[in-house]
Amino acid sequence: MSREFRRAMPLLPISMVMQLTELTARQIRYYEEHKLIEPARSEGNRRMFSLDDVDALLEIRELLDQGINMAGIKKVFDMRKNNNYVKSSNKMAISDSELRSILREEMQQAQIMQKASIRQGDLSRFFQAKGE
Amino acid sequence: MSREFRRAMPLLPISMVMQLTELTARQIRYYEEHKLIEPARSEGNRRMFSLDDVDALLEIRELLDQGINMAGIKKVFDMRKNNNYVKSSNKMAISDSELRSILREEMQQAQIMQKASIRQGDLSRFFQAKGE
DNA sequence: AATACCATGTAAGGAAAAATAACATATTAA
DNA sequence: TTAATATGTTATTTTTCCTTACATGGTATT
Repeated sequence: MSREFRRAMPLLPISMVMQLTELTARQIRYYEEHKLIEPARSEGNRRMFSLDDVDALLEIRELLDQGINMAGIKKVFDMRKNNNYVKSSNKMAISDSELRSILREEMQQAQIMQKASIRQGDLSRFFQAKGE
Repeated sequence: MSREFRRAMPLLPISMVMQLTELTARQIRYYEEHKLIEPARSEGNRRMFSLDDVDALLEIRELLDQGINMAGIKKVFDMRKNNNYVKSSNKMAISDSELRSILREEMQQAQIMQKASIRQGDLSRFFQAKGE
């Protein structure tokens, strides 16, 4: 519950999401336009993204790479949403698919970290003067 | 290792940190000026904070509440830093103090979440149109 | 081949957020 | 009282982000 919440919390500005996902602002906004993500807005109307949003964007990128178009991706996302609904309605200990979902999540997280650390020229500059 | 890294990653703009910690920008910058935190900088010179930074700020707030001044807090932080060094140098399974440190971290995390969820008028507005 | 659509690039103009710097001030310490 | 701390406030400048509009290379359709 707390963990879910944490991942759903809108914290990141678009600039960070761009770096984490290697997507352009244009792309991110376009995917929002097509309802693949729905980032929150700050008072001043700035998009604020959650880690869940970042996950979704990474997946979008991947699916696009695989030649799937917006409509297809939307379908995939909708299916997953429904699946989640079913899952939570008849709550058992921990289903197979749930486990897989968790694993997938973990892997994406790992992926993010990898991106941020290895692929330099992006986040690297943020680790400059972190002194000492 | 990955978890540490994650918490050290500079992701948040100062506005989010203000909301998470209930500190003013002035305060946050002042603490930085006094080397209690050292947030990274974006290309455009904007401060980018990590979750570790947020933790530190929450602790600073608490210590100030307790009547401790900058110098005192700096001391506390330095002591912890040294302690961490000792800990990692003679690495055993998981020391007592490490466990406590982890627990403290967890509690602070919980504290953040509580802040963000319950104390509305702050983050609440970010959860508006997160539709459906 | 011509046309249309899709995903993205790019540019303009404006608004919001954040930076620095300087001065003000209430409380605490000497 | 005077000095030092921690924070508020204001002004000015940069940086980031927003929306809108138009351009474009690739695919698919006719």
